[in-house]
Amino acid sequence: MKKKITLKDIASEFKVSISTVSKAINDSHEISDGLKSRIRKYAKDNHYRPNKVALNLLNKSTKTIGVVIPNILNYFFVQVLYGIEQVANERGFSIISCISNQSLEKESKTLDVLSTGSVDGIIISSVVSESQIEGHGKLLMEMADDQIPMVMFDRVIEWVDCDKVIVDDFEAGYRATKYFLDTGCKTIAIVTPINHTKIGRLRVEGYKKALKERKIDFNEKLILALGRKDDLELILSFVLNDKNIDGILALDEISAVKVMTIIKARGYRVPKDISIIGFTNGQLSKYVSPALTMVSQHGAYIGESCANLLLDRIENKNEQESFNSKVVKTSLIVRESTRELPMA
Amino acid sequence: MKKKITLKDIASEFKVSISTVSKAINDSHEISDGLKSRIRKYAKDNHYRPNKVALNLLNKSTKTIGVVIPNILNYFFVQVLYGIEQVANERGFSIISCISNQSLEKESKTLDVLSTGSVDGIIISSVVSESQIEGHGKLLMEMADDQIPMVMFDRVIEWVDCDKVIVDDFEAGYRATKYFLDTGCKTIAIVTPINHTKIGRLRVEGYKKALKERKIDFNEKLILALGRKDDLELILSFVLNDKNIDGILALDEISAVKVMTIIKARGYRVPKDISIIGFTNGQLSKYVSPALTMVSQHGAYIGESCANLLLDRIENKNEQESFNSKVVKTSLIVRESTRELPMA
DNA sequence: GTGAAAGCGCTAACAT
DNA sequence: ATGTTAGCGCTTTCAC
Repeated sequence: MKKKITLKDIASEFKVSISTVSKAINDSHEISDGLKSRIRKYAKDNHYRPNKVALNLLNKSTKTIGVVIPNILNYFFVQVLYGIEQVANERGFSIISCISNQSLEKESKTLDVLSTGSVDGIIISSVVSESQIEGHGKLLMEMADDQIPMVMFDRVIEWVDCDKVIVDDFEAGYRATKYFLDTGCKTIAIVTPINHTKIGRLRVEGYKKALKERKIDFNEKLILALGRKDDLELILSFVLNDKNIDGILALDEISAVKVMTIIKARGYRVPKDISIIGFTNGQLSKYVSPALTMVSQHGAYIGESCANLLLDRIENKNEQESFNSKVVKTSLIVRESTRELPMA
Repeated sequence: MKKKITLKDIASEFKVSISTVSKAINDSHEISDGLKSRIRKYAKDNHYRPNKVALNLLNKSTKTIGVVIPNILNYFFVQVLYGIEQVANERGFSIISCISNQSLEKESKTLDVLSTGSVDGIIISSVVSESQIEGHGKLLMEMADDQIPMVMFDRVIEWVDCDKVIVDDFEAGYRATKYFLDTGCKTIAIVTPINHTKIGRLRVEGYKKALKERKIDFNEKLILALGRKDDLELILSFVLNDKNIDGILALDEISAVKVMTIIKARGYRVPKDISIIGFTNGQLSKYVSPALTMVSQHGAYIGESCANLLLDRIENKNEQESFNSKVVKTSLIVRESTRELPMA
């Protein structure tokens, strides 16, 4: 790679001082027009570009924010990323995005890199569960301690002091369940690949509340918690044989689609025999048939909120003490995988 | 935000010089054990982290690569990104990813930011078409000129000197078409939202070659080029009424799925009446029914190749003159939207 | 109009 | 064992 041209190089070319060149390039009035235009032409011809890193050091700011998301193959996170990108861009910031790939170790490494001056702030959905305070959660706390501008979204950790944008997962679970009940479903199973997360459990709590209101007993066996390698088909078949399921709530998009594929293959009709509602209103759910009724978490909006919150904090160096926690409501996008609501 | 603690702060705390602190923190043997451990404890307690920006300036390297992709909602690019992330991570690099969102202006801005020392190299799929040399393509050329390590993939620009990873789009178009022909289809339409790109046109060329081999006349009317706002349903309906279509090749995943939805709604059976093949083997095509036969471009592999090529060049500062161009073959993933191949 | 000097945070070669 | 110096590339006073 060709050595990058610097002010110094130009200075020695013209036998003037570095500061003169700097001023010329920045179009300062202090420099004579002749010299200035000659220097600027030379700089342009030789593709001079000011070294960003040096400027960053000088300004103690990089105009860059770091974004840490667990999984780029999940449409929800892609939408959030998209939302962040939009407003960051609008407000003159770049984003450096890191995929933690559900791995705690990778997330730690990433945070280590980021928390070190390369970004002005961080937006993160952490994979840390509340139990894993040691080692890692500690890093997050330290960062909050040091008041590095940070906003957590979706999978937040309560005891970390920072701005937060969260989804009303409890209500989402409650409303989806109520919808099942209102359309005549009685035995509703939940398929959850995220039962280890707080948000996953909140949705289940919402589900419980809806059941309770209708005086339906909660049955632990209807909660199908999937591990990384668990075979959904197997687990589902078992419950299907055992119980008289007529509704399934899947806590992410891909599970919803898979559930439908499986139950259709086993001869059930959707929604006549079994209704399905999924989480995350992505492309998949729209195009399968029947099209899936989904809970939308408004990913892009969440991304935008995160970015605005973060940039406000970065730009208002006058630290406002208090941290904001924004709760975003979900919407139920009703399509064909659920039955009609009876007329009121 | 709390002021970040620096070596200087620690030095004045202990009333020693900055370099002593630096050495202590880097565990140099030159420093006495007592002082060293006291300094290190203090540093740790106060969350000292070396300033990355200063180090970058010193080392003239950021261990970061920039990735510019046109569209994060396209599964192919997501897969490429994923592939890049994997090897970058493995080889100790971070990635800063920028979504140009199909906008030339945004791409320019992004490149401007990146080409300025904030990254050690760039991986890009450019939205520039060959015609737009002025203004923007120029930036790309300048960068190549300056020998900034760079690799272009998928949508490459021929006259930019850099490493490249491309898909064999011509052959992909040829083979997909041949597959239609071999399974008895005679009148094959193409739905292309990317007819303005080179890769889009290459696929059509491959299609033409396959037709020619079977002595079938090429009919311009069967190429359905979609603009940003064109209504696929309308355009498709028109051709469907006019011609006796029995095969449709869609040049991206979402179009393939939409095409299927439309023709099923109009009462055609897939693949009995009309066969469909799409490009980009993502999640969608697998779960629609019938499952779609797709051309896989092996996105993750392409990403990995790009990253390896780029990092090799970054690390081998001894500039090898020649640039590599790697061509990746596609695979046809046969599913249910095409008829059976007759026995040989 | 032009230049010298300081400093952003850090390391490393070179004193002491 | 500890300190001094120089320098990465740049901007910004302040002198001349």
